[in-house]
Amino acid sequence: MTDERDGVDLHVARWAAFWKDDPRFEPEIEGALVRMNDIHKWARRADAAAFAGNEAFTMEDYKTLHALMVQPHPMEATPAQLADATHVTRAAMTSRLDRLESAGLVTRQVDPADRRRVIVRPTATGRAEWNKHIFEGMARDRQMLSALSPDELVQLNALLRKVTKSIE
Amino acid sequence: MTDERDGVDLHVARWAAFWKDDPRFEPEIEGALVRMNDIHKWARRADAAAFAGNEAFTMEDYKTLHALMVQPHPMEATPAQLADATHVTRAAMTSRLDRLESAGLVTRQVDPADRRRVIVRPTATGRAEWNKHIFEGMARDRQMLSALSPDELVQLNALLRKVTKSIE
DNA sequence: AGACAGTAGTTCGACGTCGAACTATTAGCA
DNA sequence: TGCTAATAGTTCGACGTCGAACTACTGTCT
Repeated sequence: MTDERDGVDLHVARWAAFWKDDPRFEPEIEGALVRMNDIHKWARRADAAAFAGNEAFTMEDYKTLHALMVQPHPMEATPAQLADATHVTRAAMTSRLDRLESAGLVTRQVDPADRRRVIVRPTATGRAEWNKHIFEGMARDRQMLSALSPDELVQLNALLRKVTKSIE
Repeated sequence: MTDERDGVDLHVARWAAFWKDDPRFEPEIEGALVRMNDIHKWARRADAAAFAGNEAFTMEDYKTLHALMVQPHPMEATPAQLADATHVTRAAMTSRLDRLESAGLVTRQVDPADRRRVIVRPTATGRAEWNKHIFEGMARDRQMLSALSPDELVQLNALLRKVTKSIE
C-alpha cells in the first residue's frame, strides 16, 4: 500500500511525536476517527451549500421531510418517530414541524385513537419539494466517494458495519 | 463475508425498495455515509456525556485547548489557526477564547510584530486541565473501535485516506 | 507620502438545538 | 371509581454557531 499521505497523516504524526512511546495513543484509531469526522463535515457543508440560496426551505426542513418519506409506514409518522430518525430532540422536531406546517409541506392531525399523539403527513407540495432535492443529494454523495471502486466500497461498509454493530 | 446486518442495512433496504431499479441510488454509497454519520454522532454523544457534569468547562473548551496544545508551534497559536484546526468560524473562536481566558486557562497577547494578530497561549492551569481529559478521550475512542483488529484498522484508514485525499 | 486593497480579530443579530418544565392524555392499580 | 405513574407533544430560556458588518492594522502601488 503506497498511498500518499493526506492531511490527517500529518496531524497524526505531529500528535504521535507529542506522546512518543505512550501506548495509550494509537495512530490508527485517531486517524480513522479524524478522517470520518472530516468526511462528515465535508458532506454537511456540501449539503448546506446546496440549500444556501433557497430561502424558506432549509436543509433541516429537507431532512425532516426525508425522514417522513422513508418511514416504515410511509407518508405517516409521529413527531417522536421523526425525532428518533433524525437524531434530534422532540423539542427540536416541534420547531421543525412548525416551519414545515406553516410552509404547507406537511399536515399535523391529532390521532383520534390516542389523543396525546399527533400524526404528521406530507402534502402534495411537500412530496414534490422532496423529489426536487433527493437525487441531487445522492449525486453529491456519489461524487464525494468517487475515489473508491465498487469493491472498495463493499470493503469499507464491511468494516464500518462491524463498528456500528458493536455500538448500536 | 457472512457478517450479520446492522440497523443501517435495514434502513438501506427499505430505501432501496423505494426506488427499485433506479440506478441513481447506490446502496453501498448511502450505507457508508450513514454508518460514518452514526459513528460520528455516537462519538460526539460519548464525549458530551463525559463533560456533562463539569460545570464551566465544556467539550468545546476542551477541544479548543486541545487544538492549542497540538499546534505545529506548540503552546502558541492565533485565533485564526485555532478556528481552522477546529473547523469553526473565527467568530465562534472569539467567544470560545473569551470563556477560556476568563476561566484562566489561556492568555491573549497582541503580537508586537504585527499588531493585528493575537497570540494565544495556555496557562499552567490550562495545561493541567487538558491533561486531565486527554487520555480519557483516547480510551473512549479505543473502546468505540474495539470491534476492529489492528489489521482492519489499517485497511479502514487506507480506504478513508483515499476519500479524504480526493476532497481536501 | 497617500490612497486602497487585503488581513486579523471582534461584535452583532439570527438560527437551530438542547434540557427542563409544563399541559394534556392514557394506562395501571388499589 | 379515584389516585398515580407514564407518555406525547409543546413551550421556554440558555447556549454555540454562523454570516455579515465593523474596527484596526499592514502591505503595495503610484
